[in-house]
Amino acid sequence: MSPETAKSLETKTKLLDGALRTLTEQGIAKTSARTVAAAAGVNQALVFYHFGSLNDLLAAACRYGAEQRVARYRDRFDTITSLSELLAFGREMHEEERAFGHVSLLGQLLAGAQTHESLGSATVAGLDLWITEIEKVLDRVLAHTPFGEFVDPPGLARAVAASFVGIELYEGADPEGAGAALDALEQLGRLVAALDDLGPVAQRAVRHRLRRTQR
Amino acid sequence: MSPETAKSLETKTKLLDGALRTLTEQGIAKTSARTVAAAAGVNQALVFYHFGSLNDLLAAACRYGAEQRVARYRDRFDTITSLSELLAFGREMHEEERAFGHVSLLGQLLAGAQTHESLGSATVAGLDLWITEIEKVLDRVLAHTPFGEFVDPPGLARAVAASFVGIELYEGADPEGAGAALDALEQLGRLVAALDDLGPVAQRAVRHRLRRTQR
DNA sequence: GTCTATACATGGATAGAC
DNA sequence: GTCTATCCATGTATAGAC
Repeated sequence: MSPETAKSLETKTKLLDGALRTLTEQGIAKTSARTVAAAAGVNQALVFYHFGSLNDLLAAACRYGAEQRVARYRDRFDTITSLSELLAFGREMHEEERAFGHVSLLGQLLAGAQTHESLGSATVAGLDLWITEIEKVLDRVLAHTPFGEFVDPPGLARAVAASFVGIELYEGADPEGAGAALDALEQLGRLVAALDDLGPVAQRAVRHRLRRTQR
Repeated sequence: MSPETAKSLETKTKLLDGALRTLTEQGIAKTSARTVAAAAGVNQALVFYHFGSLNDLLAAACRYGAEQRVARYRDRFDTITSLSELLAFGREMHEEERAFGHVSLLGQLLAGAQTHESLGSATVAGLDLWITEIEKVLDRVLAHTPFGEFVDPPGLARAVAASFVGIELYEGADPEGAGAALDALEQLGRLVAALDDLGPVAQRAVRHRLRRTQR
């Protein structure tokens, strides 16, 4: 691919932004080299000149977009030490991302990845940026809870990320339903956070019970 | 639409099955009147004759598919009375559906619904068949737990359904990651089930703590 | 009523202009 | 090196054959 002249970089950036806008606003099914180029305000063939193919552009856009978003929160992620802090931050962050459709974008890409191996791995890479941050926080936060030894942060981080993607896609079709789902999860989170604050006797009882049940 | 002659019905069924196959195997982005008709083994224009448009066919296919799948489990849903039974059944059912891609199909349709209102409502209707069953089970199962009064079954049922859709989409791009996510959730479920079996003293402590925290 | 042949629109990709 | 004009493939929809 070409060395980065200023002109080239400008066009590439326009295309990356156009791709993100088109994916979030129109969905993967309506995302074509033409629609993306139109959103970017450049000639359609530049998709192929600068990125080789539409899918390669989408893959690049995914990395570009995810990196931008995660960078925005990385510092704040590091300051979280308790489950209730995590809940509050999660809600806030989610509202912000939702407004721009950044979460359902990953859903659109996962849907498109069905047929394109390369798009799949790019999306997984983008998701992994989120997962890594979530995992670090879970590690730190869960270590001090009575159930910390029974949960698997890497797996749970993936479950959280994928679940949010599903809920955001769902929101596009049923906003009230998705709202109810998010409220229920938040309620559940508060419930777990409350267990965290149990007295020592009750905590020991819980821990003991769990040890007996987990294989 | 035409009265149901045998011939017409046969073609329609072929198209419905073809639509489901194409959506699961190729994804929404590659689902066109041509690809669906090819999978169905009929002329492409019959999509428009029998269903008016591709989107109307997809909407019909969604209802048709979801009804088929949920009917398969409805009786067994009714026999579940405990959280651990629910977990075991969920895992079993999930394996079965996953094998045929029936869950990620809903994800593909949600992705496509971004631009088509009618497709969105059809997908929500299909999802609602699942949600209704899940909600009934949660109602029954959670009533007897120490935290039953603190969770919202309708919201939780929606969260569960949407989360599985997200995880299945994720599985298409990262099978190991999705496996880890599912394992972590199952572990979490067993953890909650264990709380359900706490002794009366510990249960009272938990319940008391929760009452103080929930607004 | 059912379906096929065909017209028209959109999308992907490249040869060649600047 | 950057971009546009143009070609061919794919997709949607209908007019008319059976």
